[in-house]
Amino acid sequence: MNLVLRLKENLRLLIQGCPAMDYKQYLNLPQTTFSMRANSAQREPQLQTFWKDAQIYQKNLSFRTGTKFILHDGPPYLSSGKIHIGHALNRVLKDLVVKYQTLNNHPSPLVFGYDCHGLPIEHEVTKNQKIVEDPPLKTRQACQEFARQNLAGQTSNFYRLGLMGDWDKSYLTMNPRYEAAQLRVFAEMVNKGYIYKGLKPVYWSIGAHTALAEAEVEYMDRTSNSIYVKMSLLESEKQHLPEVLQSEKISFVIWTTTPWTLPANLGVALNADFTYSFVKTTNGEVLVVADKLHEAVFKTIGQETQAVLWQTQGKNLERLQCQHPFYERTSLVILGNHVTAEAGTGCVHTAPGHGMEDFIAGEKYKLGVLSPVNEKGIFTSEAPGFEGLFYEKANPIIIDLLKEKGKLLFHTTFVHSFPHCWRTKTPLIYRATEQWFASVDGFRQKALDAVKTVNWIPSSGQERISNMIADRSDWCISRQRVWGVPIPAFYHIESGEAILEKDLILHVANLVEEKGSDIWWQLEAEDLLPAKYRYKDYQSQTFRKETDIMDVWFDSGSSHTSVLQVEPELQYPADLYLEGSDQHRGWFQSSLLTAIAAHGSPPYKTVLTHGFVLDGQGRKMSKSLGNTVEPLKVIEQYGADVLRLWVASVDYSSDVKVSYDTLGQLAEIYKKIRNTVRFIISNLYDFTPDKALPYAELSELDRYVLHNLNEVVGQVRKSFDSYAFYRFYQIIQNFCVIDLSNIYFAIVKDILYIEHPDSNLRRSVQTVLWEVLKALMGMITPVLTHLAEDAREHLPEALKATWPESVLLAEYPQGNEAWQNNALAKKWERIFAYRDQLNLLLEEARKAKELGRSLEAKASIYISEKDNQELQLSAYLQEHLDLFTQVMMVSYLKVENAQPIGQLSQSFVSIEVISGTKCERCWGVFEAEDIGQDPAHPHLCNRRCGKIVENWPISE
RNA sequence: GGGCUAUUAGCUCAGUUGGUUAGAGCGCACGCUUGAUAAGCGUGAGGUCCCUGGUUCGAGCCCAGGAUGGCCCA
Repeated sequence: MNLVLRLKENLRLLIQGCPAMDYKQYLNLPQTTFSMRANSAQREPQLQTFWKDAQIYQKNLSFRTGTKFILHDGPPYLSSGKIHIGHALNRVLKDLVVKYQTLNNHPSPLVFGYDCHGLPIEHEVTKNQKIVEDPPLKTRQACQEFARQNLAGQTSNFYRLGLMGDWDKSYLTMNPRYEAAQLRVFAEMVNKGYIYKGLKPVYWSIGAHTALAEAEVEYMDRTSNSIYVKMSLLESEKQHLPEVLQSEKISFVIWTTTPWTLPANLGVALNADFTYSFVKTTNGEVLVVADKLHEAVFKTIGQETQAVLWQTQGKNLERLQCQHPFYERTSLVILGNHVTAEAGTGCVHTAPGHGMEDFIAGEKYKLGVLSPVNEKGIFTSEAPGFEGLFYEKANPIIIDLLKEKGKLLFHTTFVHSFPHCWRTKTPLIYRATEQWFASVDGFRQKALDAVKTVNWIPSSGQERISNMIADRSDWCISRQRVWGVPIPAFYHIESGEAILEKDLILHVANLVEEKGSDIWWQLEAEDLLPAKYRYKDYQSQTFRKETDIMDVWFDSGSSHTSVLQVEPELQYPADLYLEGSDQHRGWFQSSLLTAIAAHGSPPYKTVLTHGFVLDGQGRKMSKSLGNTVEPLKVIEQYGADVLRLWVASVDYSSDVKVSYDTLGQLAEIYKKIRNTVRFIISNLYDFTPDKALPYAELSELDRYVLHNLNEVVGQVRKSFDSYAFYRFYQIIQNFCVIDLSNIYFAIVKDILYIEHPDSNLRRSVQTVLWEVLKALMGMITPVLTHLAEDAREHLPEALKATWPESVLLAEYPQGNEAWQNNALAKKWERIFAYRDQLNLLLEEARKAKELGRSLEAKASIYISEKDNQELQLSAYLQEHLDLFTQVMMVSYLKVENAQPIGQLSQSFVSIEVISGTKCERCWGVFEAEDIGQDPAHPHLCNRRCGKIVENWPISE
């Protein structure tokens, strides 16, 4: 821009009798093509393509010699085509494990999985259809298409995270081979007698003649009855009660809004801890209600209290027998924690066939399940007196009957929110229907024993899953849906007898393996059955197929067989399952139960769980709150590596927080690490491995750095071995910031730039930088894979040649025990303590505007003679004064022993500002006698620069 | 309501078997540098260790109760 100015300057220098020299040419300034900014949006996809094209995953499996490490991927559900931050957390954690294990010579084949079947997809596909009864095959096809679309979306999302695994194949729970293997697991459970048919209440739509799932329920207002009914205690039961009650007529008061369920009443549930009052009314009878509700109930039903004759806790009334209000049978008093004091009387009408809570409470007391209503809502012969009646029509009749029998205390109607069918808009009922169950009792103890042999991380997982397995009831495997794997049972039409046999299932499994599970809906029962059923003893039209499909948890739960035992590169059991803590109830459990039932052993050796992702305030993320963090947005803005660094930075053993603020900070750390790598690469532009100095010839500072490096590598390995990635993050951050950037780089910059390129001083530093670079790139590879690969590609050719084709094919750094030198480290920590003191003084001087750069100062260290150890250090410092001048980053350093002065018995540091001349090359400030003595270089220091420039290699 | 779990600077984490004034990095503020430069260095200010009680000579740590968040059930 200003040639004139430049000419003027040259002229000025000429006049001074001094040639204008651009000393930059005589410096070893850093050179590199490795950019400071990552440009992740473009660069990361390129690197991912490179890994894929170069088949890095396959190569890793082919040459590693150690034992395999099998991480079995839990399949995310294909209800959406976009991954959320929780998916990202999970898959990146898996990736950290798999990459570390592989680099550590334990090849880790990883087959990604996806969960394809199930109600949410079927619901999504059918929710806009007006027609209730769609041909199953048509629905199934739509579901499959929907799942495939989402599969494509999720796969490309996951791919963008830079995960290592088999991108050429995934396991899909809707693959015929998978479904067949799943059926074989089921066959084994059937063979062992663990599968049985039983009754269970489900939401039932009278309008649609079908069971509904929770998601298909709509709540609408409806007018219901509200009745208070007496459940009278049997006379013979009074012997268990105190004297005062012996001559009384005693009834528990129940409240219900569904009179029609009374024919199915089998019990009265109380809360064990509530106090129950036996209240004598002015009518002369005794009514039992929860004490807390006594007043309210009596007010409602219009009874007057004469006296409370007795009070006791619910648990003392367990197993008393009552008379059914209109049938000649008894109802048992049971305890259940679903009994609350929020409404009713504290005594709950219990009909296990018509309520989920009733069913669970009744199970414990073996009340049985009575469900005398058919699929159209008509009473069956199991409800004598109401047979053939539509259930709602029975309500007034039952109320009249209660009145007649003297059991009705009060009746009214009211409007409340009530579940309705999402399609037909009819009110729903709970109705017990036949379902297939896995009898957990059959293998509960085995499962509990197996839990103890598994390594749970964190260890609380063991208790969590143990409690769940110990408490859980039998596993209901049936679902009245079509998008899933069929339960391969047949019914003999004439007898209604269900046929579920191992051989039959295996036969169906083979068909499914060949044609897919659609075959179940495509063929008639006769054609699905093996030949012997068709031609020998049976005639056509003798059998019908089961219409239920399996619970999706059975799908994914059998992956230990469908995947681990099927894919040749995998093996059973897996070394590791790694999922969110919600999977204790889900996949961990369904996998364990099916594996124990089918194979008798747990499917995993170790189970690692992580918490949930919450927003920056620790709140649950939800679209309605608008506090979600979108992984794709994060990747777009900061890159996958920053997201990966976030995963590595948090302690995931409990819930983790994330916000765009946090990610912004992580982006800064990423840059710091990147720049650390960049600084090293740029200062190795003229270095080749053969120029490395042997350890013995390295300066002490350089050896100290190698000592630190060895420690860091050891600690990092330890953190990976224990899955404590956040420790890795802290260690690497501190190493880059403090050990390298703040201290080492700051000091050795001077050597790297200024010393003669071939000098031992400089080669010593470069030798160490090369070691640091190799280790650092290796250590970060599992986490910042893109960064490491990018760095490798920008290494100077001679150095690049020493690396494998990809950082993912390298060995994880081992460290070097020969570098460990604790005595040296201790000594240097003391030296740096002096440097800290010096910094304080320099800062004071800067505040006083006396100096800017530290090279404008002269420092003196006075070592106290009182301290023997410090005296040794003093001798050492004096011996290597040049090195320590550089360490202190001043132009002059003096080290002296000092007599303690008065109170001052400790060593101390002092500085003074040099009034001298700045060397044009090294920028040190020198007193007159130390600079410009060589007439050829009037602006250079005598100590170094003049000589170095004289001997500068001419090739430049 | 039950099972499991978490809570230490604005953020991410340390904090030995209870033992001086609770640490680190980032971020922030101020300054320096301009030969790592959309970089780098230095200094500094930030803490009711969730709360309340208890044990103890002494509690971030041990005990009891509670609050708030989270997962899974009911």
